[in-house]
Amino acid sequence: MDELNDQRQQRLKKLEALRGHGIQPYGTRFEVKDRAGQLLRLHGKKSKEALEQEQIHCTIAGRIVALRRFGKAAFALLQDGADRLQVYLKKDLLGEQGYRVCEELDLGDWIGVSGRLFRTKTDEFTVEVRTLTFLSKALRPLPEKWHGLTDVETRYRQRYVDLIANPAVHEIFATRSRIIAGIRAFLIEDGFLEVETPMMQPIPGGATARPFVTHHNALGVDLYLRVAPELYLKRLIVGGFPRVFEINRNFRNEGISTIHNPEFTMLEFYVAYADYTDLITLTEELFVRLAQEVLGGTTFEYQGQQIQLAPPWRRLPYLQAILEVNRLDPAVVKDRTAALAAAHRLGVAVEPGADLVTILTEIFAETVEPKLVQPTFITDYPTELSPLARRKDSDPSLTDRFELYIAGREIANAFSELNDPLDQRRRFEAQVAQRAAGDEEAHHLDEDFLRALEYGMPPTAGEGIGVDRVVMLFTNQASIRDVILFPQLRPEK
RNA sequence: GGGCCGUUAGCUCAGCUGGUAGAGCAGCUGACUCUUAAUCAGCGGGCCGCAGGUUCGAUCCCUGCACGGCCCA
Repeated sequence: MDELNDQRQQRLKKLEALRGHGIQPYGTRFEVKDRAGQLLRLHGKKSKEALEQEQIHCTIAGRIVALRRFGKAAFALLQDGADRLQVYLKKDLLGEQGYRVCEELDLGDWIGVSGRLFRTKTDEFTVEVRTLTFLSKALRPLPEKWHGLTDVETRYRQRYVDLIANPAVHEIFATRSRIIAGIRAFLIEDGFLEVETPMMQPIPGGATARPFVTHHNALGVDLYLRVAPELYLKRLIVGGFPRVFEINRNFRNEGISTIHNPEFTMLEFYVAYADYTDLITLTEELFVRLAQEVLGGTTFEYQGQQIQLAPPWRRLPYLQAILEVNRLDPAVVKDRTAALAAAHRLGVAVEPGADLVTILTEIFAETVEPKLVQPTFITDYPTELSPLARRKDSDPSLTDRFELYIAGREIANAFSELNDPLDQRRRFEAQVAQRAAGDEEAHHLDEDFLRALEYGMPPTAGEGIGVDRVVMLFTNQASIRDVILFPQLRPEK
C-alpha cells in the first residue's frame, strides 16, 4: 500500500548514505549509563550556573521525536520511555564525521548520545552532545507532532505507533502494570500462593459462558480455552493449599463491546475457612490500597462521576435491590406473572417463555445496575444463578454470594463455595438439563471436580475480579480496548 | 444481528448546489551554530476504503460490500 511512498524512499536513501559514511544503520549494543527520567529528576531543576559548575556527564539513548535544524547545529528531543529530554547537536563538538551522521537523522530514528548537561538560553535542560551513536533507522514517518495519532483503528492495530505518539497511552499501560503488581503484592503479603492452572481444559467450567474450542492433534481430543480457572483452583484447596490466587487470561466466545474483549484478564482467589463476608472486607482493603498506590487517594473521577472508595461500601441483597429501586410489590420476586407484568411496566424486554429468575435478571440488569455508581455489594443471589455457590443457611433458594458494582458495572463476583459434593452434583445436573434445552452457556458436568469435592473441601470463599475493568476505573477509560494493548479486531483486509 | 456516524496525501483535517482535490504538520532543495508547534524562500506528494449504478461528467447522489466507532439486541 504505502511501501513505495516518497517518505519511505527518502529514508532508504538516508540509510544508504549512513552506510556510505561507514555507519551501520541497524547497530548493536550501546552502553546506556543514564535514563532521561532519572536525569530530569536528579538535575532537571538545577540552575544554569550549578550545571555549569558541576559538569555532569551523561549517556542516554532514545527515539528522536522532534528535530529542529539550524544549518551547523540542531536540537533533537529524545524519547526514553515516558520521558523526553532535549539534546543539542553542534558541528563544533561532533566534528565533520559526527555531524555528517547528524545530517542524515530523521524523526523516529534511535540514537545514543553522551555529553554534558546544561541549560540553553531559553532555560531548557539539555544534553550538549560530544558523541553521537546511530542505533537504528526508522523507515516510516511518525504521526504528526501536534495532533499525534487519533485514528482509533490505527491506534489499536498499530499500538506501537500509538505508544510512540501518545504519551498518555504509555502511561495507561504503565498504570495497568502497577495495578497488577499491586494486586500480587497485596495477596502475597496476605499469605496467598500464586498458581497457574490450565488454560486449555477438556471440560470448560467455572462460569456461565460459551467457550472457544481448539484441537490437540497428538492427543486427538478437542480442548476448550478456559472461561474461568475456578474449578481447578478449588481442586487446589482440596489438595491442601489454604490460600491460592491466579491472575491470567479467560476466554469467552461472545460479542465484543466497550466492556467485553474475547480474552480478558481475571484475578481469582480462594480462602479456606472463610465465607463471602470475609471477602467483602478483603475486597475493600484491596481496592483502597490499589487506589492509594495508583491514584494517591480513595476518591477519583470516572467518566464524569465522582467515585468514593472509602469503606465500608453499601451492601444490598439482590432481590431487595430490584424491589427498592423500582418500588415494586414484594410479590414480584416470588411470582412469575407479577414479575412479567413489572417488566412490561418498566419497559424491560423479556423473552416470551422466560422463567421468574430470568425475568428478574433482566430487570436487575436494566434498572438496578446502571444506578450502582458508588461501590456496592449486591448479595444473596438466587441459587439458580449460582450453581457453584453455597446455599444460605437461612434460605436455601439464595446463596452466600456477592457481586461488586462500581460505576454501574460488575467488577467482582464472590461467594462461599459449595463444598457439598452431593448438592454440587445436583446443581451440575440441573445445568446439564438447561444445556440440553438449548442453553449453550450452561455449565458442563465435571466428574473429576466432583471426585475432588468428595475427598473433602474445607469451607472456602472465592472471588473473581475483572482486572481490565479495574484498570478502566483507575485510568478513567471508557472502553476496555483502551486498557488492553492489543484488543481483538477483525483481521485487516 | 439492527440503527446512526465515519473512511480524502505519511499524520491531522477542509472540500459549498455534481464540473478531474486543498491546508497545516511531515518530506525534498536552499539559508540559518541556543531552538522548542523554530523561522524564511522554493518544490514534490492522491486507487478521495472497494465494487456497481445514475449522469455528458461522481470525492460529492443511489445500492451493495469491507473496516472502524458509538448505541441497541
